[in-house]
Amino acid sequence: MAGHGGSVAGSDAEVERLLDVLAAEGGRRTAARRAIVAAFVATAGAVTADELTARVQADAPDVNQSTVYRVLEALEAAGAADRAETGREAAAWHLVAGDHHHLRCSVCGRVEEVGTDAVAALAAAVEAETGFVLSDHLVLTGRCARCGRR
Amino acid sequence: MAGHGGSVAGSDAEVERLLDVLAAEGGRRTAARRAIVAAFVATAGAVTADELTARVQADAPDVNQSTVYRVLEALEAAGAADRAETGREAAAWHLVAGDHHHLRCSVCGRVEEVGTDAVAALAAAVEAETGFVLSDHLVLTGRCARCGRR
DNA sequence: GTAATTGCAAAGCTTTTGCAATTTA
DNA sequence: TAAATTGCAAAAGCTTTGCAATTAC
Repeated sequence: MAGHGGSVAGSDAEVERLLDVLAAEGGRRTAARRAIVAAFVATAGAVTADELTARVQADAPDVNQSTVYRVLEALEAAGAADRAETGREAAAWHLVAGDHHHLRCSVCGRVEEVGTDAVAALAAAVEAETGFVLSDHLVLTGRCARCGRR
Repeated sequence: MAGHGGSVAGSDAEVERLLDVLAAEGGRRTAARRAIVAAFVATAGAVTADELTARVQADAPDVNQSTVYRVLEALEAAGAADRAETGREAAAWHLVAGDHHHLRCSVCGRVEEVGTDAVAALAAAVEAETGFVLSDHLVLTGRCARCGRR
């Protein structure tokens, strides 16, 4: 494999891009940040801060969880990551990609994905009505097909 | 005023209705539940468990916060109340009314309301696509008009 | 050199839970 | 009397924060 520690082609560039995003706001390129961002990029979908910390520490055991939280917060502030509150459990973090949203069942807790298409019209309506620009990663709550309505 | 402790005309009936809802699931009518439900009904919009506890304790100082949490949970399970996670802060609880949703700005934290009309089409699309029935009280995140997009 | 970043540990906050005592049906 | 409910206190879980040491610029 090219790159360091099992990275995938293309990922390195994405990691650097995100470090650039942080650097653009006065941030610095540190080993910890690179490890965290790399682990984040290597993640398919959403992760909790806890899961991400575990993945980071698999490669870089010295990186502390509080640093993970701080980097996630910095990415969020820069608009590169989204924190999706899921309710009872820890927040789910995504890199901003904008291709799906989440549906969380308030009965069984299961989380499904739904494409952005269904939400696009809503986003337009909300923006027209209120000027509010919806996130690329919403968490919509309700009852899943299995748990039914009541 | 009619009724006990500054209640408003019509509210008493609503309080009893909610106690009925709980009773229908095997619940019992207790003084604590009546105080909590009354305070909840007397609240215009959303409250946190903490705020609700304060209001309850203004009239009934002996009611414990854990009881407030348990009643909210029971109302949620009965479909009479909705817990809306707002992100950093405590969850916002609503009686199910179904006339609006919330928009939370991830930059400034401000929460706006938006009517159900804008969401109705989304709800239909999501249900058609996934069988998922959206909640009557969603919390949609994004950036408000003031904070703009980035 | 200066400001940002980090690790560590501790604190903060909301929410949940165990249990004995009390109350409702 | 049996089951549900309550208060109290403690625990749990996620996230944030103070601070001194380190590191990037």
